[in-house]
Amino acid sequence: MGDNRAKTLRELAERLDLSITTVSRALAGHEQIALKTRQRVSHAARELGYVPNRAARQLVSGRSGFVGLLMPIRGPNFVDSYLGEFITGLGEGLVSHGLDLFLATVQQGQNELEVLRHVVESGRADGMVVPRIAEQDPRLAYLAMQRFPSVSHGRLREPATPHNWLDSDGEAAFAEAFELLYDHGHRHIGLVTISDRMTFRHYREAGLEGAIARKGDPSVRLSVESFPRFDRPEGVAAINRLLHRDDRPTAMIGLFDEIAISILEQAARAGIDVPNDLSVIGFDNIAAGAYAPPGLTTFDARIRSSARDLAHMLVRVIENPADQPATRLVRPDLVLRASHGPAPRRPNVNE
Amino acid sequence: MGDNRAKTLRELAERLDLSITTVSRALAGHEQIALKTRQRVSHAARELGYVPNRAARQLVSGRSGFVGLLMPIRGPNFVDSYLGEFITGLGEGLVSHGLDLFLATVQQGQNELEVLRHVVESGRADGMVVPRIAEQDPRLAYLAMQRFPSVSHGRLREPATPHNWLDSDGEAAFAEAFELLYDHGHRHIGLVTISDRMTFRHYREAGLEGAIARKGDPSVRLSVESFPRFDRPEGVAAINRLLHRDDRPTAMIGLFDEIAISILEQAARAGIDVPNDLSVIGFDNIAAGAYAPPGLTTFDARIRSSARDLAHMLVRVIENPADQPATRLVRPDLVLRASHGPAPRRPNVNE
DNA sequence: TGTGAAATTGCAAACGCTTTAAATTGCTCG
DNA sequence: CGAGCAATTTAAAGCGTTTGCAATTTCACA
Repeated sequence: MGDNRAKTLRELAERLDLSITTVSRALAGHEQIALKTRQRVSHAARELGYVPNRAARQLVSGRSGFVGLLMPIRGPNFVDSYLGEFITGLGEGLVSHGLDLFLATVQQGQNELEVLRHVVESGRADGMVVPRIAEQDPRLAYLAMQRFPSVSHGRLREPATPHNWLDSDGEAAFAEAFELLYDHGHRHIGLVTISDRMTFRHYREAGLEGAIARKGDPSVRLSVESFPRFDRPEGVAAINRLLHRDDRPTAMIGLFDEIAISILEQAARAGIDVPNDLSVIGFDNIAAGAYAPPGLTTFDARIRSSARDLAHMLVRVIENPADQPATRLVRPDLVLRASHGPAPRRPNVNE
Repeated sequence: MGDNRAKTLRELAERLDLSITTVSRALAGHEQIALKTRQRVSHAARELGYVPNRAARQLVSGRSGFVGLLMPIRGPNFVDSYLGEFITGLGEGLVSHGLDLFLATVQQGQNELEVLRHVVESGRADGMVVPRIAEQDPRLAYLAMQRFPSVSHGRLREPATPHNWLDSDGEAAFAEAFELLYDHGHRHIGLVTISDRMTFRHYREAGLEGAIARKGDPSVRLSVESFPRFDRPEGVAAINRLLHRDDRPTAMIGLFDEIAISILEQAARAGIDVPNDLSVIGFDNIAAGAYAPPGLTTFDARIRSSARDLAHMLVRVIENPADQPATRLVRPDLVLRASHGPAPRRPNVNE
């Protein structure tokens, strides 16, 4: 490694006996610079290890080369189970466009919207990825108002302004889950869901309810319990309320895998055999689901490839801000494992 | 939200009828600006929603406000199982210092060192987190040469220059694993390890071998199989070579949980009962280990809190570049689950 | 009311790059 | 051989901050 590296454009220009302007243009590949010069410059740049300063470039171009991901920090025991996959997919999708991903970490108690505002207005990002969409999400309202490039993972139900989103089709998946259970003879379904106003919850619930309505079989019943999303004890309590009813459902659906796995655990504790006494279905296909006995039947939300697509969508928005908003619904794959089966012959009766 | 926001220092200064200099200093809290002025300025800044431009600030201060994490993209099916926790911990540790984390994604086939060089020399980061340390790691050599603030997750064995690192004490953990197994009567231990020259592998192997040597019991045997780290079929083959020996070990240790879980799976396929016929111990404590039957006994590497510490270390290095290199060895916690037990009475003999 | 020192504020340069507008060079052709 | 034009290169401004140094204001005190 030669140690007389060229740190700045000026140094590089001096050694080449050219002006800064010419060198800048040559490196950018402008046609107006003679081909011979362009080659000479880029050769020297490589030779002298020249790397352009990002801050300077950003200051004039207005582009940072970063895409931000809003990431609230949860309590000590909560890590989004698919964060690793999501980030990997985003990174994968961005790297080919020369963009880097950064995490706009939101501390507990800190205002997420305020963090977003700072990121956007300080120019730290050219675009934002907004996960976990809530009804009336103020982050999306802000981004729309600012006309700032963004794509959300998840969608609004009734957006005031159309926005760019990619979402998994929870509606279709939960309808499919019902069909699967119905075909196995289940007529009493339990759903364990959250009480937070996240839109993905709505779609999944609507998918289930819609499928039931469409079936038109009056013998079908749906029992629902819910709990605040990050309150684990309350979640376990909600599960057990369903599990210990006199008319326990023959099948239970967890809004997502963490819930479904908890159902498996609580059922095991209560001596309820899955799948013989109870069928369980989840959503997400997190790694643990494959191992949680007897193996969770669930839907694969394809986080990594969705995140990759999401990155590509965002790049398009950044490059063509005036385009129509793009949307993409990803159909999750049913992953058949061993936690579902035929409904028990007679309705369960505790005691 | 007033819509006549002050986007730049100049706009803010004009409305306050002060010079840019004074406003800048007031916001930075310089004593030399009258307290009354400072209050007036910061009040107006809040009122007008002024957010300083990061690029401009960076250009003059030389600091980006970012910390980078080198992240190679693996093949489509490999996601570091603890990436989510690691990133969460880093974010958590950095946010209180006003730093953001960004991911320097390295595409497959791309040269990691080259990416690092670009990140460092383009000024995109004030410090780097370097995970997965290999023997003679060229990334650390480069960072040392550049005197660029960095902390590695993992350590070199014989560093040419001392470096800042945080590592889990694999040596102690694997010694403890041996003690546990020895106390349960195991005398023939199988180790499934990788063939790559990562230093964590060395420490864990040395911990195991050292404990065996220290025990001084000639009846103890160690059988080792290894495979290239990301070659899953080869990993399964390595496991099965040990599992199907005539003199199968009574206990097997996986270099990390993914391996240990594969051992559980392969043992189950071969009808070998864990823990009655075979004890299995892993390292890392990934989520799936708790569910993989019968529940993996392993060591908790405390990824999240380690990552938080690592962030704090890096912040110190950034702020006091001249300080002595800091190092921190984290003792992993033994997590006792159900995959270990007393050695079977007589040595196993297949067929 | 004038003086000097302390307190407060401002000017201007610099950070490293991109870009507009203008200058220079090289060529073609009458 | 020089006008005219295209090809190539350059000077200079500007992006939004921070900061060394200088200028201005304030105020106690004579």
